[in-house]
Amino acid sequence: VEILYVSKVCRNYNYVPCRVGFVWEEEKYEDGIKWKFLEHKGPYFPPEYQTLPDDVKFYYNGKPVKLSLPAEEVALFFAQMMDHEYTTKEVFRNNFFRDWRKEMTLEERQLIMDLNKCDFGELHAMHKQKVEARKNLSKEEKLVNKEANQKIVDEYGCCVLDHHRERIGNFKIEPPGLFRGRGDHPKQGMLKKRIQPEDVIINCSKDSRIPEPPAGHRWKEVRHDNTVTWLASWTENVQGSCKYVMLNANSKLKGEKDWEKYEVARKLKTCVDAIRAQYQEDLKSKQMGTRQRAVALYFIDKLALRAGNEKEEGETADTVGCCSLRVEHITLHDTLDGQKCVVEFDFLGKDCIRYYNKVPVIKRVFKNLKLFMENKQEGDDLFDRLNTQMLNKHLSSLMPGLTAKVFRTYNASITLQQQLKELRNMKDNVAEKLLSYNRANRAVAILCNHQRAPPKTFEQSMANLQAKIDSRKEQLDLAKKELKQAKKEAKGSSDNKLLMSKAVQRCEEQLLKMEVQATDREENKQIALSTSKLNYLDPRISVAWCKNMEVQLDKIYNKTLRDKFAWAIDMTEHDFVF
DNA sequence: TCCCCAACTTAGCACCATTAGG
DNA sequence: CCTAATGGTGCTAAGTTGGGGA
Repeated sequence: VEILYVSKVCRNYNYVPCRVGFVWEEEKYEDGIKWKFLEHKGPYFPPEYQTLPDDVKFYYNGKPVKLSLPAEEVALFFAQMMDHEYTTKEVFRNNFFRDWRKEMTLEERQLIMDLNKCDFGELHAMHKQKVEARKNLSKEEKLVNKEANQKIVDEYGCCVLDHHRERIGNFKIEPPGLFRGRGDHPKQGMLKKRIQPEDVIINCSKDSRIPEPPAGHRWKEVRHDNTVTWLASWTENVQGSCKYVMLNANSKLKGEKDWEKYEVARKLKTCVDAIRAQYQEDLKSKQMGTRQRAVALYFIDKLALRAGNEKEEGETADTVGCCSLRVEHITLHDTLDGQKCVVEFDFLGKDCIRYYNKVPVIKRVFKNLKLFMENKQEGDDLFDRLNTQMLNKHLSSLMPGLTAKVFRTYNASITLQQQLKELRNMKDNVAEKLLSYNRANRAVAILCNHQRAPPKTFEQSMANLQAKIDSRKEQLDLAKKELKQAKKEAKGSSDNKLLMSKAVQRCEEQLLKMEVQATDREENKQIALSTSKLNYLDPRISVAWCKNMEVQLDKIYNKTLRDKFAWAIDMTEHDFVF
């Protein structure tokens, strides 16, 4: 019997799916319970380290040294990264060398004292050769690999959660290697150790088949906690944080959570005016803390800044969000470029992505900022009477479920909806409609500061495209001339002329398509659209747009996104309003 | 009240498979 | 049909949030 997926999501919307077979009525669990039955095979472990072939040698101070297995494995991690800028950085090298020496035998440690005297050349060459060989595999060999991988996915990549077979998101244990933090990370280059089954906690239901640990091993623990969604977890040694094996985004559990997130954001829409009025009022408060909260909220709402938790100094790169802004991150301009009360932001945010923005603000915010900056110096918190807990506590009192990040979701989604409405033109062809969609998406990405490194081949590929446009233009001119000539001289059959005018038309269409593509690509040089599409934009806005504009959904959502947003695709009609 | 941690979402990058175009 | 470019996918780091304990 086919069991259909009818989630709480759908039922809340009185959605009735087309019935193929028996429809399972989901139970609604009491608060905090995530599942009643969970069965899986445990995580998949990376292969054990294989020692180097005899002809590949490591040299210290010009002399070949046969390293012990653990030391050799870590040496290879470094050798594999030698084309990367990381390995030239002082911090990276120092951290690596310190941790590498910990893996050495006493003898090795006494010999190998200086990283600069280490020659990983042969190890590096071997690695490059392996990469090359993998690239040059025949079609058949690649297919064999693909099938082997699929087998692993089938066995370890799926689980049964309640009545559904679900895909797992990350069922593979992270292989050992050198830690690659983002930006100026004080721990970059440290050894990320190999995870053993003895490090792994398994979570599943009591009445399921408990996963077998790999031969000769045992699990750290097997627990049956149905108030959490993870299937396995371990503690990572570099930062000491927990890592989890969790479900794929297309699972029912994740889908419902996602839907809930957007419903909270939609609820904010109904009370955002009142909340804005409230913080405008709070800007005048006698309490310094309240004023700071109001200014922070103004930034979070207007600029979609992140909450900004405090971070432990020296443990991570120096990045900030709203509440953790320091005085050096903003500059106040009474007037700038003809605008009054301009705040210039310049700081590193999540993933060390730079946030740079000059924003005119209302007078009262500007005056408060001046006040907050008085008698402070570089390194001092801008909001010294505020943190994220206080902010979120206040927000949840204004609306149940409201936190700082809801503003990002709300402002992203509402911006997309507004932009799509403004750019809407039914007369556009599909390419132009898609350009409009991307531009709306881009407005959101800019708001949320979702950046990317310009693709390495960007200039070249832009030039290539331009060359193609130019040659197509010439071709079009030629085709037009020929057609004109033929008409003038009344030569050639009418069939032929029809053919010629068709060719002109096709040429024009292709040219337009390429020009639109060039515009889109240029505008998108440093902007990442995917993050907002995946995490901030209520998919129902996009699904409804497609229906209204008569654009195929797969033009804007790939397979992964269509799977993730299956709930939205199912329930959304053309008249959906965020 | 503060602090810390568990649990979960959000993030950019590297690499790979697919596909458009020559 | 082959190659280069591109979009898709996997990976894992880096955030947010809420709750529990000192």
